[in-house]
Amino acid sequence: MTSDSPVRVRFAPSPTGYLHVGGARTALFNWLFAKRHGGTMVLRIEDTDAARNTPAALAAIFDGLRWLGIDWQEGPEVGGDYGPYFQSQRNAIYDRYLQRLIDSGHVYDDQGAMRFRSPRVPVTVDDQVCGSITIDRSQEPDMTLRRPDGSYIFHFVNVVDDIEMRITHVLRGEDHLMNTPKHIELFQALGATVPVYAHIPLFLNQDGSKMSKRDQGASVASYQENGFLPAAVVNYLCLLGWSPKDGREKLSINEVIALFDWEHLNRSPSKFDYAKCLWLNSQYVAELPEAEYLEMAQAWAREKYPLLTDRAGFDLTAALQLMKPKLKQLPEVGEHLAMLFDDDLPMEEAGQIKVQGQAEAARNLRLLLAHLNETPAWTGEAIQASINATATEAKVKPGALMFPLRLLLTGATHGVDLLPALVLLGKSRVLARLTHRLNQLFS
RNA sequence: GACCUCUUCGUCCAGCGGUUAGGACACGGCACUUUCACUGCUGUAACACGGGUUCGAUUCCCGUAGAGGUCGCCA
Repeated sequence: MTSDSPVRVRFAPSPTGYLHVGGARTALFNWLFAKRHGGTMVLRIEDTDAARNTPAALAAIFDGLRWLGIDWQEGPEVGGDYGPYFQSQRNAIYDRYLQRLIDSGHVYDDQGAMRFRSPRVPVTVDDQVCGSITIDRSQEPDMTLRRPDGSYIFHFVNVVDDIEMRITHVLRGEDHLMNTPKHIELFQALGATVPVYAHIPLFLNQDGSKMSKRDQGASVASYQENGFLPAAVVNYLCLLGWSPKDGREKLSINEVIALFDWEHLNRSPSKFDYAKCLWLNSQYVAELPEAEYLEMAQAWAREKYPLLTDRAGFDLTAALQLMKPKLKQLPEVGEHLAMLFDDDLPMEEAGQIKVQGQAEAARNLRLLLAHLNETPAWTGEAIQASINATATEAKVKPGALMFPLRLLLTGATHGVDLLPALVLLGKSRVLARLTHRLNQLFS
């Protein structure tokens, strides 16, 4: 087909809402294909519907793509030889192409609108993902190219721009599959080479419904806001609808580029699995280099737990390092900090019930408190020794003391490694907190 | 309604005529951790249904059902 010409692909969003993960995935696959083949990625803004366009939506597209690391070699803010890259600025070009169609007799006037006279012969779409599809066009109404007010319709400008911008491969959502015969008719009427098409299946929610703005994980911005790492989101998006032959799941972007092909694109729609995306994110968080992690975690700590600045002498760095292996998402540092920092955090109810139900719990905890009070040096080893001594005296396993201790200390049933947390908090605070919550629990 | 696409564990993907149908997430168990988690091991769990073709179908063909998409002077 066009195997000898350089690959040129495009992502052509409309700035009418937010950047949907589905759109981002489409952009990503185009970008991957371009990278894989040393081609060019074009960003084209399809803003022909003046009434629906917003500057905020445009910004969301730029921000979202950049955050994910998807760049473009031609388009807004970077320029290129085939601009302008906003359709709203390309009317002269469209006028010229329309005139060509008028001259060749493909267009007629219908109450001021310009309509394309369909050849009404079957059109075959040779799709790289969906296969060869032949559509009967004989009953289809003629498409409108230009409204009476002079503004142009999507199908026409989309095709004109793909011709003008020398697009060789069109990779887009399956919602465009049935538009493709119309587009092919236009390419042919204009005497242009039809690009290679690949239509990728859409994303659905877990329940099979269409993903819309309110749904969890639907907008790219929501990942930014929730502290996801872009590399993790990109990795997850790559795996939805595509997979490498060897079944690996955690792949760097460069590994994906090296392997990406559309023979391995999936044909069926996939349901978005937020839990798996989260899991992948936790893998990336765990691998974050220390300095990078601390910088990000500190920012999230300030954002999610502003009270933090109130206490002097609190070793924030040590605390953040302690919680790193527990995090699925960076903003969770807020909850962990609350457990460490807040003396009056209400205890989890389930934990309270469990501890209150344990035989001798109050006695054992008072014993532990006494031992901790006598701990000479406040080190992990010494604290451990105190716990062991308590266990021996109370005739229980040391491990049995840990859950109640955790609850009294942090108010939670799970969290960071306990001994380092005790050390971090300091003896007097630990004792005060244990005493206080012990009284709350058994009064 | 018409047309198009799709249909393997709950979910995401492997599989492309002969497999004990594989991996990952989630879930359960065990081990490790004197706790929480991580990790390792392990368990439950799937070829939508009905016909063909074939010595043999999850895999090929035809139906049915279900899901999604498209039928604009939206993009």
